[in-house]
Amino acid sequence: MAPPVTRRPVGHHHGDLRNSLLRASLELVGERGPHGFTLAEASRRAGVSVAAPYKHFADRDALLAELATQGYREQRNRFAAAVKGIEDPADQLASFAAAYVRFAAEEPALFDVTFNAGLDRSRFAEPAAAGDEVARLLLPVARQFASDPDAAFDLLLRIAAAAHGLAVFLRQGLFGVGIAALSDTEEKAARTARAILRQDAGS
Amino acid sequence: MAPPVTRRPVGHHHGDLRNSLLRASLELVGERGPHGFTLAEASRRAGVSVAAPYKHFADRDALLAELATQGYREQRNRFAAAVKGIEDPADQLASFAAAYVRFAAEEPALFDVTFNAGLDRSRFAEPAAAGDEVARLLLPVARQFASDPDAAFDLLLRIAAAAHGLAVFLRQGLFGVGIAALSDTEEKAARTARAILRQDAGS
DNA sequence: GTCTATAATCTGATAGAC
DNA sequence: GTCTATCAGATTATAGAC
Repeated sequence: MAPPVTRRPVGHHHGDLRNSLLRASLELVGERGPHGFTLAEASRRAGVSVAAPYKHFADRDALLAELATQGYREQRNRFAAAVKGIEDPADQLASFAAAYVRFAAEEPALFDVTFNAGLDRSRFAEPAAAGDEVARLLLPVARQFASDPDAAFDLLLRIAAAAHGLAVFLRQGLFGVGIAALSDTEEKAARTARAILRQDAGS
Repeated sequence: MAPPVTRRPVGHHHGDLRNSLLRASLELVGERGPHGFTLAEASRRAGVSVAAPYKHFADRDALLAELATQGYREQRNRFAAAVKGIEDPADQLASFAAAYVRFAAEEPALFDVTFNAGLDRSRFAEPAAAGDEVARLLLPVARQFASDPDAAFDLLLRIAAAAHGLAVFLRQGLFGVGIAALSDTEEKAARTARAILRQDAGS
């Protein structure tokens, strides 16, 4: 006789549908971008009906907002780790720039969803708040090169923008930048960060 | 008696539907992004049926590819104008960086479609070719700072990436960068370009 | 070249059964 | 909490009339 199989009731989920949906959605965003993401396809991949997600998320955008929040938190964790244990603030910011590129390359879906989801800011405050925490982490480092908070902001913005642009170019294979060129692109980001810092120090 | 009105036959177009469609599509891309663009809505805005575009474009992506090509050509024109008449190559590249930000701010739809349309490269070669011409325009300028072509490419890539990141942040109002901050952002891009050049000159 | 009409899909979201 | 069933709407693309 076959042993009694504890079979999950057909048509029911294993109990963590919320997280399963988030995982499936992230995978989907990675393949098609935030705008190509559909709740129906995410449901299919999670193995549930298209109605099931509505017990866990108000609607499609609410799920995307949750992913965006996760994206910013992952950024903060990665960038915190990137600067931790480094003494020289210039080295810290160079490490941050490299980590920015690495984040985009290793978590393309989270990267996309944080800056390309087109969420209504008045409706979803949580992603923006999580994004602010990323800035809050790094501004004190930039502050060591700047005479006032505005200058620190300018510095951090330019370093992050340079890393962002390189990350986008890398992701799109633009200008001959292949996907195998991750470490090259990290190095370019770090080097550009130092160039920006040197200019400020010397002016 | 009412004067004879030269009435266009109902259901027919004025004869330049192709361009009308491109214009309407560009407007639409500006509002919703390349992924939010639909041929049906573009047809509606051009005042024709949803079947009409298929006499002018093979499909939706073919129209987007045409817009992307236009975008790169507009870039080339703008950047050519930005460096023209300037002698110092450092000034030229700083002017290019500012023009890059201006292009993104003034032609957001063209900007989006060039790097965010997600077109199949193996199917559409024309946009990529038009993009290469942008690089061809600027590489000789960068070459004046670099000892070899690879170094020139690295330089141009980093300057363009910094401008790109700043343009994206500006468009999204990220990090408190408001839409009114165009000239500020242009200046940041130009300043970052000079920082990158100085580093190379001094190393 | 443009239309009407249609096919075939896909989507977001809801109601009610279990 | 999940399902089935369903609605209303949208899209791409084609066929055939004019």
